[in-house]
Amino acid sequence: MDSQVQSKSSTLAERVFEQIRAAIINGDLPPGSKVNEPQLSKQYGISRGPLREAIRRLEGCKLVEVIPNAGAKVVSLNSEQALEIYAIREALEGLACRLAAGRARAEDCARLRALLTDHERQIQSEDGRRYYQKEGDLDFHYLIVKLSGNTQLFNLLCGELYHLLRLYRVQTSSQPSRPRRAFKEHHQIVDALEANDGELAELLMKRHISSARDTLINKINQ
Amino acid sequence: MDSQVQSKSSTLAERVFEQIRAAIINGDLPPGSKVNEPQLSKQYGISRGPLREAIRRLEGCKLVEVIPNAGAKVVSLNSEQALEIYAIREALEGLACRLAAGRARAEDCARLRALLTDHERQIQSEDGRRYYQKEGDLDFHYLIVKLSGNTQLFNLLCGELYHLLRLYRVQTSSQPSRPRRAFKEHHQIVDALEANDGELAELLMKRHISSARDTLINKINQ
DNA sequence: TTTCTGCTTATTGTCTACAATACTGTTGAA
DNA sequence: TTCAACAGTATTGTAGACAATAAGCAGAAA
Repeated sequence: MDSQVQSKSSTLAERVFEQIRAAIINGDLPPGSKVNEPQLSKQYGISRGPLREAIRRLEGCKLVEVIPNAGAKVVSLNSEQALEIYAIREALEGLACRLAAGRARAEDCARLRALLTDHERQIQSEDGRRYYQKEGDLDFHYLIVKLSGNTQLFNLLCGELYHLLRLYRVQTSSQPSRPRRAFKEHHQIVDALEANDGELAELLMKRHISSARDTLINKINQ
Repeated sequence: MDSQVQSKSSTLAERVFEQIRAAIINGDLPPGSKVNEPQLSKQYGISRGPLREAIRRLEGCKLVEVIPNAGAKVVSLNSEQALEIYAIREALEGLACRLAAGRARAEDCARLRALLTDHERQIQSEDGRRYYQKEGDLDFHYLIVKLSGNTQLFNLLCGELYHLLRLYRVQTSSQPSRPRRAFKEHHQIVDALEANDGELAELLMKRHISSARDTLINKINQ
């Protein structure tokens, strides 16, 4: 009865694809839940044709799993799979950082600094707890990957892998929270970028993500 | 009028998805070509419903591009994008190799050696030119990625990225061909795996892929 | 000759209806 | 009581028909 955002894409299948994807990474469609065609087609006010196309596209994005004659369900990531993705992120964002160091201009670094300063204000005003929660971390990584100039890498990290990790966070309700440390690490990374030191930038980014992964492991084990 | 393989999947959409994907990476549907729904639905003997679902899934896999009201066309990779993917592969297969070194048992290494010996026979009998062409290279990389134990990494490298690179090769009709050198590099990698030297294995694999990338660059520039 | 307009045609987008399959609950017998 | 067979229901899979958009072409006017 809701979801009337009408995101202006011309075809219903496309619109509904985006809406369902948003619903998944927002947690409105929790991982493991069944995707009921008649229900959703009613909810979005469309017939089952375009809806099924949207589901098929989500299947291609690995966000839902389709079992023949039994319907689709939102994929569910266990902690092991999440850690696997962290390992991939470590390698890829390290690469992105190294590439970015070779291409970052002064204005790019200034932009990153401004972003960090802005975040710092938030940290001080809110005791640091919301640095991650407000996607500030994401913005930072997002910008660096974009700076790398590798479009395929950008699509992979900020598309598929990002959605999968979001899914896991929704599922476990876990918010990574080590703001002050992350903040310091971010500044070190920009230092390396400014110095055009690709190797160091890669090393620091890998270590940064690795420690985020360690935080996750601790949460899992506790 | 052909393509009656009937790969036993229960739904038409699934079967046709696999068939079209195969057609794309085989070159039967060349990059940039339009995907005509009435024609394909006739060719595969199905209605447009399941066919469109298959196309939508291919869109999710990034193998086709769908333009609203104008249909789908097979994606076309330019050399820049191919090189971008090589950079990603370098990072990820390096990671895979490092992980594999920490998990490879004696029997795994023996398996790899056997594979290489088998390939060597082919090299000697066919003057080396077909080492790559017979997917021997792929087998080797495939096994190592599997050995890494990281399922997400496996899906990414041997699924999505593999298909995209195959697409590029089909498009440019280029067969990487530096068999003897690759063969030697492969053996060095197994040496490192046997010694459980993750760092070295990673370095060698990265260098291996990097030189494959250099070969590609040379081909592009010539 | 060129360009613009309008028509024709092909293709895509969507819906509805029907067939096939899986699930659920009930009844009956061991 | 428990298990199994069965019927009924809900959901998925597929097909065909119709609507909407885009593309190509012919003809008329400048």
